[in-house]
Amino acid sequence: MSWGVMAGQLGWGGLIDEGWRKGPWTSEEDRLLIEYVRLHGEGRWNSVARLAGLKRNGKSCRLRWVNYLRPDLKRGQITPHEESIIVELHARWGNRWSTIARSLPGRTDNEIKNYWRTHFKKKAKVSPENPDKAKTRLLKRQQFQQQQLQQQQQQIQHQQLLQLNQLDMKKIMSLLDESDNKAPYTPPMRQEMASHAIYPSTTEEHGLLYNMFNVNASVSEASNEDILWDGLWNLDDVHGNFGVACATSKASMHNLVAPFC
DNA sequence: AATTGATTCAACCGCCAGCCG
DNA sequence: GCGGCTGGCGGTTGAATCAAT
Repeated sequence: MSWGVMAGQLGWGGLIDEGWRKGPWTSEEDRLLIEYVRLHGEGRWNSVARLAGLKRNGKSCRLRWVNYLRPDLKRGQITPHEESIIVELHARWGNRWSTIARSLPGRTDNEIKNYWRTHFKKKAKVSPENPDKAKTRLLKRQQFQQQQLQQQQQQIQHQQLLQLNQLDMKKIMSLLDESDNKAPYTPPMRQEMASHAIYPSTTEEHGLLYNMFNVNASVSEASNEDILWDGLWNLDDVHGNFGVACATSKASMHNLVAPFC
């Protein structure tokens, strides 16, 4: 029985500890938290209870937002490409999940941590006398989840395309570093933009595009880390579908850039 | 159809670092 | 410098779900 159901049946609204509710979040609590963030932005989580009328402590609110409610979160299975990045970054940083998560836009540290524990810690424990059985089961599960992922991705891409023309460039810019973005586009940049039919018109749009190219270029120049970052910039969303990449939410943009700051 | 074991993931806990008065 | 507050992080737990028997 879920906490929500239990709470409903018992009429006590979930566990109460020193005035704070615990356990699974209800849709109403989610709505209040989303509204709070919309009005006040992220941060000052301990004010949420007072300002949003939630009986949750700040930590709980922050966690719920970061791990579940943030609009830029990716849903669905970790892709093989993301998996390879996780493996690579874990080898480099160990259990620094938040650091690893910053390199995977839309993924949370909690998600990556869970993924690592279930997929890699347990892989090592696959019983030697019956590895085929486990493999078959894993394959079946992955096929099923892959199907679901594809459906979700199609939906997301559709939504992103719809949002393309509604981008709030000023907000995105405020999340990006204050770098000099007034320099003219280089020939490769022009070529890339032309190939994807991207024609920025406002100063802000020019700034955003220039930042994106700069980030990419600076990565290419980091010769000693090329192998590591190559994985990131081969992501389909960035090279294969630049238009869609442009349409990712502002938080995604920030995540994309954060590792290189 | 029922049971059991395995897996997933949301949520909590404790600790730590940074900030501020 | 000190103590309290806050936010962030990594580890852990346990309910829900899935797959096998």
